[in-house]
Amino acid sequence: MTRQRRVILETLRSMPTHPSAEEVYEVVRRELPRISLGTVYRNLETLSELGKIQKLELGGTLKRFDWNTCKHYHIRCINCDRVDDAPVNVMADVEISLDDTTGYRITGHRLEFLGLCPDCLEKAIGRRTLSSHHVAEPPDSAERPDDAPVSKASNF
Amino acid sequence: MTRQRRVILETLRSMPTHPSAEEVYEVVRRELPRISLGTVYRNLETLSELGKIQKLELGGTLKRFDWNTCKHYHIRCINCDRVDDAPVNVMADVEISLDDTTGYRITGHRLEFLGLCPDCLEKAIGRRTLSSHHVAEPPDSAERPDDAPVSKASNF
DNA sequence: CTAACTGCAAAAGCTTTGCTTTTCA
DNA sequence: TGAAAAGCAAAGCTTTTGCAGTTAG
Repeated sequence: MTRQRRVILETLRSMPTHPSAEEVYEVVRRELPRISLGTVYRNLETLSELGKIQKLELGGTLKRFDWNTCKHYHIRCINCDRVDDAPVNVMADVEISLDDTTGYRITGHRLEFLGLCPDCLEKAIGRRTLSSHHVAEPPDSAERPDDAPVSKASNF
Repeated sequence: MTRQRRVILETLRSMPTHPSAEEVYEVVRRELPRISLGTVYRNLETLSELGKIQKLELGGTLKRFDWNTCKHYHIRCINCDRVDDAPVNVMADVEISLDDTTGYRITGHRLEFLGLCPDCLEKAIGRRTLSSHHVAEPPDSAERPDDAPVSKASNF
């Protein structure tokens, strides 16, 4: 447990957001100006393996880190990429039936909610319009697309 | 709708897997040897915006693509990264309560199951051991880690 | 003392983008 | 013929890695 590792852990625990490695680096640097980004990456990885923090693989391009190692879900803004905890109970039984039907041995699941955070929502209402090209979810249609191949009907 | 775009769409629709852009490229190249990877990326993006295919942002580093545009869930092997459809009904009501409690306007959710695919499961059983450093999920403990900060108790 | 770790810089992996030429409608 | 798209290559962004020097226990 080096000084660098300790500061990284304490820094993450002080952050209410779910920061990326770069964001942790920016804050840690205030205390350890000579630390390198590589060290931050290595230690976040190590701390995650030690079970002291949690590495989050949500949508978007960046990996994020969470001092809270308990299982819980997240909610991410499709406009500004902010991430908050989702106050939803963890589903305990959702994995059970999958073992038999798929042949997989299920070990976990990840649930992420998407939406507009309060700030972006307010701005969107103010402007009465919001570009839609940020939305990551597929169209809401439950029917087969007009030109989808008939021979490969979906099970869903 | 250029020849390239048409071939890319048909190729994706012929693939039972959930290929990355690179994998689509490899197959498309058999028909259009002079196509460039950039064109594949651009067209997969365009087709996704047109709602003709779905871009998947699952865990792992690669983005994947799915000809099936209906909402459904996926199951990913933590060992070999293979992705299959998860035969689970889409949860219609899970987003409802979040609007009020979080201030977010929820627009969707993403659920991904993790586990060992049948092939990797068999190999693991054969070897009676499997390295655990591929597992992406946090430890199963529901209790507070021994040295977690008491002042920041989790809600979960 | 030595195994683990740091800082630095280079490289790797995936994706996007600028630019010129080609193609589609 | 003009707008959209292709091909090619370079750049971008995030993350990992090699190495020589440093530190913790």
